[in-house]
Amino acid sequence: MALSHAIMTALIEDDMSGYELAKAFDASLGLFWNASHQQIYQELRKLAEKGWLNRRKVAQRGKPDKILYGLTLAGREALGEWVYRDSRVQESKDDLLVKLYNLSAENIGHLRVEIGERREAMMQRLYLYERIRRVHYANPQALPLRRQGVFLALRLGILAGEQYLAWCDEALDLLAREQEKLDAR
Amino acid sequence: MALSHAIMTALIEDDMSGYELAKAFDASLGLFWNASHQQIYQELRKLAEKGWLNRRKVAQRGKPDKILYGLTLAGREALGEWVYRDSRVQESKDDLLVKLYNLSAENIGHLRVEIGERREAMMQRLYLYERIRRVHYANPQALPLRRQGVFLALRLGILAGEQYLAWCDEALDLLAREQEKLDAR
DNA sequence: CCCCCGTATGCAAAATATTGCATACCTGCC
DNA sequence: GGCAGGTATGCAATATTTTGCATACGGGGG
Repeated sequence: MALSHAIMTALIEDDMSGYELAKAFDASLGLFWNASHQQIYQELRKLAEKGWLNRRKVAQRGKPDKILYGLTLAGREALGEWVYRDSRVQESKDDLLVKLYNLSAENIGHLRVEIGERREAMMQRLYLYERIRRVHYANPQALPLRRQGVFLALRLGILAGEQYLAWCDEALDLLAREQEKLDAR
Repeated sequence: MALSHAIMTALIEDDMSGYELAKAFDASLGLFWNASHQQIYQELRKLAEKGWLNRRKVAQRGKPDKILYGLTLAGREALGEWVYRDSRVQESKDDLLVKLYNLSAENIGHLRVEIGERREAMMQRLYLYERIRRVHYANPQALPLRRQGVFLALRLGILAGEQYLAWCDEALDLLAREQEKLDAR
C-alpha cells in the first residue's frame, strides 16, 4: 500500500494530473519507486474515493482536458502518520545478477555486452542526477528541512550510481581477462 | 517470469527441496532476488510440470519427508537460452526514501532512528557477505568461470552495502546537524 | 502429556503490477 | 488530407506477490 503514499508525497507541493505525475515519477520519486501510468491512474481514483485527494477538471488550450489532483487535509494527515509506520524495503530484482550465476565460456561475451549496456544506462542516469543536484541542491544546508530530505534521497541515488559504475568496470575487467584466457587456448 | 530462472539457477549444482531452496534464497541468490516459500513451492510445481525440474520424495529420520527437485536436461537448456534474453531491472522500492521526501521538524527524530536501524541491518549483512567472500572466494581468479560470475554478484552486494553505509553516515550527520539547529531555538 | 520450535509443504484470497489494448484531442509535417 | 507524435485517460485480462491461514512430523522442556 505504499504506492499511494509515494503518489501523495509527489503532490505535497503541487497539484498534478495523472499524466504529469507519471512523468514526475520517471524523473524524481520514480528513481526510488516506479509505477506505470495505469497504476497511477487507478491509485489516484482510489485515493480520491478515500477522501485523501481532491480532483478537478481543467480545460486546456491545444491539449485534452486534464484532471488535477491535490492533497486534502485528510490526505496530509494520513501521510504524516504513515511516516511513523514500519518501512519495508523491496529489494531490487535484477535478471543480470541471476544470469551471472550462469556465467560460462559460451555466454561470457553476451554478459559483457549486457554489463556494458548497464554501465552506459547508469552513466546517463548519473548525468541527470548531477544536473538536478547542481540546479536545485547546490547548497543543501540553505534549503528548508523537507527539501534536505529530498536531497538525501538524491544523494543516495548518486552514491549508488557511482558505486554501480565502479562495479561495472570491475566486472568488465575481470570478464575481459577471463575471455583472454579462453581465447588463448 | 524470472523467479523460475532464479530457482533453476539455484539448482545448477545441487538438488534441493522447497524448504532448502527458501533458505538458500535467504542467504545467496535471495540477496538479489527475494521470494517467499509460498512462491517457491508454487513455482517448483509449475517447473516440474513443464519438465524443467524432476522431483523425488526423500524420507528422512527425525524430520518430515521432503521433495527434492533437480534440473532436467530440458531445464538446463532453457536456462542456457534465457541468459541471452532481455534483462530487466526491477528497481528496488523503499518506503524510507519516500518518507525522506516528507522530512519535517516533527518526524526528523523518527527518521534518524529508522536510518540508524538500516545502518545496523546493513552492517550485519556486510559481515555475512564478507564471511562468504573470505571462505569461498578468497582467491577468485583461481575459481572456475561460473563461480567467478557468482563472485561478481557477491562483489556487487559488498560494494552496494559499503556505499549504503556511507550514505547512512552522511544522512545521519546532516540530520543531526539539522536537529541541533531546531533544538537551539 | 502438552506446548513450543524447527522442519516441511501447501491452499485460497487479496493486493499489486504488467500487458495489451482503446479512445480522443491537437499540432506539425508532407 | 493523412499520418506521426505528444498529451491525456482509461478498461480488461493476466501475472505476480503477499497475507493469512492449515496441516503434519518429531524432538525437547516443563
